[in-house]
Parts: sequence; C-alpha cells; structure tokens
Amino acid sequence: MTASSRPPHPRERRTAQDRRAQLVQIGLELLPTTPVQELTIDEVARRAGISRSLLFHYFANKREYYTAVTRAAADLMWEHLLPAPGTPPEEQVVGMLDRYVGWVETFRESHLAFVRGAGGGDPWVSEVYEETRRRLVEVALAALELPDDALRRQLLLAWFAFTEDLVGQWVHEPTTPRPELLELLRDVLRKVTER
Amino acid sequence: MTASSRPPHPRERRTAQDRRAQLVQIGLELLPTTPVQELTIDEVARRAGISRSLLFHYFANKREYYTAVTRAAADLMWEHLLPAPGTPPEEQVVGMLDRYVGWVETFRESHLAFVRGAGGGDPWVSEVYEETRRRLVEVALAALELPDDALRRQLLLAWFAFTEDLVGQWVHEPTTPRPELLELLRDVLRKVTER
DNA sequence: TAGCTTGTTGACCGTTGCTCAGCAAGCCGG
DNA sequence: CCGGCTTGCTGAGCAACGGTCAACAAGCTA
Repeated sequence: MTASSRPPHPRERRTAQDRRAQLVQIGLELLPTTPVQELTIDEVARRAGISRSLLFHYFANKREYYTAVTRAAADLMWEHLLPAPGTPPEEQVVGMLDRYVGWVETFRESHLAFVRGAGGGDPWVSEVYEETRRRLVEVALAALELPDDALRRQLLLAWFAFTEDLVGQWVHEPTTPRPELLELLRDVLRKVTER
Repeated sequence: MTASSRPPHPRERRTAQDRRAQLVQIGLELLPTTPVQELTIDEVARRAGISRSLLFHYFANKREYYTAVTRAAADLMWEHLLPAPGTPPEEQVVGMLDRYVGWVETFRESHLAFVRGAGGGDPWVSEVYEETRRRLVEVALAALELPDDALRRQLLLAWFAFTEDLVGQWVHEPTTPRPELLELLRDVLRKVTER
C-alpha cells in the first residue's frame, strides 16, 4: 500500500518480499477493471515503476504472476469467510453465508470480475478458485455435521454455484430483501443436502 | 520459412458465405482443445489453407471471430435442447433436462471447455452464452406455467447454474445413476420455484 | 579498498493481432 | 478479343506483447 511516487531519476530498491507483495497488490488493484489474464506486464511494471524484466525476475512467466494475483484474491475472501473457531455449527453456516453476501455486496464488480476470470479460460487460474470452493465445502460439510460422501460433496459444490449465481444477480437487482435472500439460500441448502 | 509451396491448387477461391462458414467450423473444431480466446489467427488460417489477412477480411478483429464461433456453439446446443412444438409442458422440461445431460455426456470436455470459455474473461463472449441461458429460462418459464417475475427468473437462472455445475461434475464422476440425477435436478427445480 | 550478493535494467528476439497496397480470377458490355 | 469492373485473396510490414540475457549498481562485509 506504500505510495510509490516516482522521483525523477533515483531507483527504488526493495527487498524481494516487498517487491513481490507490491506487484501482487498492483494486480489486485487492476483485477476489477481487467480480466486477470489480460493484465499486461508492461502496465503492471509501469505502475510499479520498474522495468518489465524485473517482474520476470520474481515470476517465471505471466501465468505464474496472475495465478499469484488470483490466489491472493481468493485468500482474501477465504479469510473473510472463515468462521471463528468455537462457533456453533448452524451459526457457522449462516455466518459464512452472511459474510459471503456481504463480500459480494462490498466488492460488486470487483468480485464478479474475479469469479468470472477465475472460472474462465486458463485452467491454472480456475484451479486456484476451485480449490477455495473445495475448502469452503469442506468447512460447510463439517459444520453441517453431514456424512461425507462423493454425491453430497458434488451437491454442496453445485449449491455453491447456485449461490454464487443468485447472489451475483441479486446485487445487481435486489429482487427480495437481504434477510429473505439469506433464508432462501439456507433453505435451498437444506433441501439439497437432506437426502 | 513460410510455405513457399504452390501445390496443384494454387488458390482455392470460395464464396464469402462458404469461407465464413468454413472458418467458424474450424473454430468449433478447435474449441475443445483451446480456450476460445486463445485460438490464434495463424492456426485457424493455416488449417483453412488461407492467409491471415483473409480472415480479417471476414471478421473485423479476433474478438469478432471468436464470438462468432462461440455463438455457433451456443446455437448448436440451443437447437438440440429446444423441445418440439406441441409437447406437453411437464414433458418439455423433463425432455430439455434429459437432452441437456445427453449433450454434456456426448461432448464432455468439449462442452465444459466451451462453458468455461463462455463464462470467463471476455464480456462479449460471456454475453453470448448468457443470452442462451436467458432464452432457456424463457422456455422453461413458459413450460412450467409459472408467473413471470424478476425473482423467479433469477431463481431459474441460478438453478441452471446449479445444474450446469452438478452435471459437469457428474460426467466426470457419476456418483448416482443417470435417471436419479435427472430426478434430483427436476426435484430441486420444483423446490426452488415453488415459492 | 576489494569483493560478494542481489535488486535492477536496457537491448534484443519471436509471436501475434492487425493494416494496406495491390494481385488475380471470374464476369460484364462493347 | 478486350478493356474494365467486381471481389476473393495475398505478402510485406508495423506495433504490442511475452520472454531472455548479459551486465550494471546499491548495499554489505572483510
């Protein structure tokens, strides 16, 4: 987040860690306006005030860079959704759902662009997001205290796709009050898993 | 290094319509193996046995080309799913669902790659597929004889996201017999729309 | 001071999307 | 047969982008 105003001549030397973090941060800031894979190295380097070559010093290639950005975005969401340890099961699920809707509300385009980018095109990128979804399902499975079989996992993942889609539409056109949306999602989850 | 050969057929001259169709066809054939946006004009032109320039004679730019390819793919599916006129309502829905699963089963990677490509990255491309989904919802709404309000449409679209996701998983790991999958999907649809 | 480590750069290359001036294959009226 | 028109088609070439490489320079330590 440190402002990198560009003084005329002197070079700005940073530690490897700092530089990497800065580059990923720039990627995160660009994410809302640009499909991940379309970030140009030039643009990122320009914003960081460094040469293209330096970016390739930290990331072997473009893909490695934008998967790192994607992973950072996914981690941010993950940390926001994760329930505090010790929360009662039912509350865990409801809380995660509530925070998920909040997350989408807060970041709107930003988040939708991210999901879109994560779902499409590059398998390496989609793998990152799919892993996050799998982890979410893992948590939900435990919280719901459901038996763990393959079909149920598929259903939970599919329910998450349902939720993603519906919430994505809802933030653009809130067809029902927020609490009812949450109730509806919880209800569908119940009906989907109760078999 | 380019082909300096002028084989027996120095040049294959076609009508504009023919050429366009051929180019789109080549795009469709490449779709399973390559994310739409990553098709290279070079590759397509090479397969068609023409110069790159000619492709730009028929499509203003790359995007116009691959949205045309995407639209062609979407239309193929649409035509396959559309119920025959005169089919009784319930049968329409069940039939479409059945044919949808069949479609995914038949084309597997091909279809999943398509959906992935259509969902991600370029808004122009995703718009094409979203329009198809909207049309499907339109048909389903009529077939189910449900009142037509904004929330219900959202729910139907979200249910379709659920279906897409579940069927996509299921073809990779059939966790339940096919008829039960269909029943399950129909059941979830009922529960989602019965409010 | 020399010497090492390492953050950093500019010059260069191959590929790809895209443009443009013009060739060539049919088809017309004379 | 001929000139000219239309139109499918090409090759050379440009700009932008991803990626490589040898070398510079900013700090640290001996």
